[in-house]
Amino acid sequence: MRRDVFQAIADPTRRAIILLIAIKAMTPNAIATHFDITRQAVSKHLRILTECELVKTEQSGREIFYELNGTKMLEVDKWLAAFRKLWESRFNELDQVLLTMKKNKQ
Amino acid sequence: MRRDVFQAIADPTRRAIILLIAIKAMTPNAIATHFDITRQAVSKHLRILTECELVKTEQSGREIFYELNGTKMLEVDKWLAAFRKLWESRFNELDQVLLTMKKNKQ
DNA sequence: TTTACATGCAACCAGTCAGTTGCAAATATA
DNA sequence: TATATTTGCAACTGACTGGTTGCATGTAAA
Repeated sequence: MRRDVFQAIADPTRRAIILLIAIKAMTPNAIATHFDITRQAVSKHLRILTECELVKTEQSGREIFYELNGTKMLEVDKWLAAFRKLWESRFNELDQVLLTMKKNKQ
Repeated sequence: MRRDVFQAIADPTRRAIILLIAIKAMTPNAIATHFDITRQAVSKHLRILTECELVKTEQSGREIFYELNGTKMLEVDKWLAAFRKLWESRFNELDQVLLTMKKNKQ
C-alpha cells in the first residue's frame, strides 16, 4: 500500500481536515461535525494522515487530539522547489526579452 | 471524474514524467523509453496531466510534443503558502522561547 | 501508392480507495 | 457498578485507477 505525502493530500476531504487541524488540534468527533461523512470515514482519513506522518496524536483521557505535523509538508515544498528555479529562469528569459526590446528602442 | 493538480501529482510515475518534460518538451514515445510501462500507459498519464492543464501539447507532423505548464504548479504552491505562515509563526514562537531563556539567564 | 511509424481511443482486469454499518475496547459519569 | 461516550478496527461495497492488449487514424518515407 503506497502511502506518501503526495497521495495523502490528493484527497480534497483530507486537505480540508489538514486545514482544520492546522489552526488547532481536534478530536475525530469534532472534525466529523464539519463534514457530511461518518466519523469512521474521518477516522480512516486520520489514519492515512498519521501513517504518512502529516499528523500526530495526543491522548487526553478517552479523547484523542489530532494535530498537524507541519514539517512533513516541507517534502512537497522541496519537490516544488525544482520548479521554482524553472519559473525564475522563465522570468529571467522574459527579463532578457524586455532588455533586448529596450536596447533596440534606443 | 475529478481531475485536479493534487490528484495529478499523487502518482509517482506522473511526477517523474513532469520532471522529465520540465527540462525539455518530449514525445510520448521518447518519454516511454524512460519507464517500464507501455507507451499507452504513458499516454494515459499524459492525458490526465493535460486535462488538469499541467501540460500543454504542440503537434509537429506526426509527432506530438508535451511540455510543462509550470504556472499550473503555482496552485499547489498557493495551497502550501497557508502552512508557510504556520511554520514561520512556529519559528517565531521558538524565537520567543529562546529570547525568554536568554533574558532569564541575565 | 504502399509501407512504416506515432499517436489516441476503447475494452478489459486486478488492485486500491472512500465510504458505509456493526462491534469491541477503553474511559468518564450516574 | 451500570451506563454513556469516544474511539479504533473489521467486513463489505461500488467507484476509480493504473496497467494491459488490440485497433483505427493520420503522417512520413519508400
